[in-house]
Amino acid sequence: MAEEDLRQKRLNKIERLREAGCNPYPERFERTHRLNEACQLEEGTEGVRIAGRLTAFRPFGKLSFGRLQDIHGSMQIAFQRDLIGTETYQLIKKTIDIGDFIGVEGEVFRTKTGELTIRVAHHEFLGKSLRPLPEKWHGLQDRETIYRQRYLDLIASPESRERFLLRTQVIQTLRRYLDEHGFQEVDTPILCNKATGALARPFKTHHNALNMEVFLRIAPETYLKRLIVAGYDRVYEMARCFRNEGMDPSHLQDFTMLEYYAAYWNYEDNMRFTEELFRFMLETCLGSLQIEIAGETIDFSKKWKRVSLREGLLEETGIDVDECPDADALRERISAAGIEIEKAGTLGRGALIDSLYKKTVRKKLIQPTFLVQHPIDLSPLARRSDKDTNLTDRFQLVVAGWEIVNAYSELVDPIDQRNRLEEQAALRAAGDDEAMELDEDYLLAMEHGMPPISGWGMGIDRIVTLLTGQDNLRDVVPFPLLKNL
RNA sequence: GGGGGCGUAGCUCAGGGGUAGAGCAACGGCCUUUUAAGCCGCAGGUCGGAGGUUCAAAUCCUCCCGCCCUCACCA
Repeated sequence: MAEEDLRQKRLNKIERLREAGCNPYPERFERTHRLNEACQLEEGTEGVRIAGRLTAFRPFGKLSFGRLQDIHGSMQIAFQRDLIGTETYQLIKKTIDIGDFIGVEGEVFRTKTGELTIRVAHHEFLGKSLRPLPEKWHGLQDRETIYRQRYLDLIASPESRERFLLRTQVIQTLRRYLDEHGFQEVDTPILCNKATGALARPFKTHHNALNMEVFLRIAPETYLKRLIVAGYDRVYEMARCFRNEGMDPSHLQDFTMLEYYAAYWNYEDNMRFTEELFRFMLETCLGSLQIEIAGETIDFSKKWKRVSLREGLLEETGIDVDECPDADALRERISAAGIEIEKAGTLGRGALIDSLYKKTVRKKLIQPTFLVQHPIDLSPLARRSDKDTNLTDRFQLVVAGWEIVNAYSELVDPIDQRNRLEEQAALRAAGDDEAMELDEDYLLAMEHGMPPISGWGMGIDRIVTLLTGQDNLRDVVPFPLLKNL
């Protein structure tokens, strides 16, 4: 009721403004500067017109200070009774509220405390608010409100503004780097017939006009590779993807993945490119190759470690997967080592290796590490290694125990691909609903011929989470999905 | 889905069986240099919801809703 009371008082102010001939919701306002530009101006500059949300108001009898703010910056404004007249001054004091959008025109001056300020000659209400803002120095603390009403968090928290601006900058920087290295940005379908390109459960929906079941993509991979068939030699997509799996601090169902594909590269070329790309991104966005995460300095400047899945497991668990030629042998070794893996009995050898890795090795990989050479049955779209046909030429970049990048030399042999997808289809038929579907349309494209390719995918939300020192993806996604109230 | 924590004024938080509290914001005043402005005054609550125990419940119990953490599931 108190809030409703407050709202009513503000509605009354709107009426009062209308009676005084002021439109509380005008059509436009001509600015001469943005706030972050205006606060760089010379003292004495006249006719400066700025606009923003009023986030503070400190009235005195004949002089009032306010602050206009937007995502990029803020600037102080001052209303002087003797300049704008008693009537106007009183109307402002009676009708203005913290939270209102205001436009002002005036001269830049310096206050006694030395702050550049606009001395308001004219002002306009640009958007009256009806609701109060969060409290001014603790800001918004309630996680639920932060997520449900992110706009309040962004208004109240400079850290949050910085974090989301950095997200944008990271994405821009990645685009720029790829653009400058001959990649074409493309868009491929989000709604599609088959959910492929990764091992994950998709979201299903229904297409009314075509009366068919469609899926939200889990990865853009097979479409991007079709474009390589078409003659593109380097493509990328900033791809929103959807996976109908569990939700936790490092998994969201709706997330952003950057994928690129480069013809004529292998995964070694791709690792080199990845290091250069990261160096550029970190220097551009952070000005440093070292970042602090949970009290640890992560150093991207040194040569990144390379660890094969086999080496990592051997070191951490003492288990040599090469000595376990099949799932049964490996299962025995795992239980002999006293390690428990859920549903171990139902997993194949590759899946066991993967579970074992996630359970023991991954969280120990703090410094940037290329984890290489994954079992072939976990990588149905990756090229079989020439050196060991049970392995793929694949790498993941792991930082702070989080998988950030996944990449490989792509499988371009249509016959091998068909066999591998048939194996997946068999798993699927046996009840594994994350196994990949046989995708004839993709095989048809492959059979028209593909060059050597190396592809790459990075979780944008994850890298931004790390770079901003957060530990939950939701803190770098403006509006994470929550339950209905 | 299991386990744990949390939910009190618009916001930030106290209070943990005995009359519902503070600061900020709001509202009425004073104030020409504030920036967490200051001072005086005033108002604001179905204590997440529904049951129960009790002479008495924000407080104890049960269920439900929401959020967070964790485990499980999972690129």
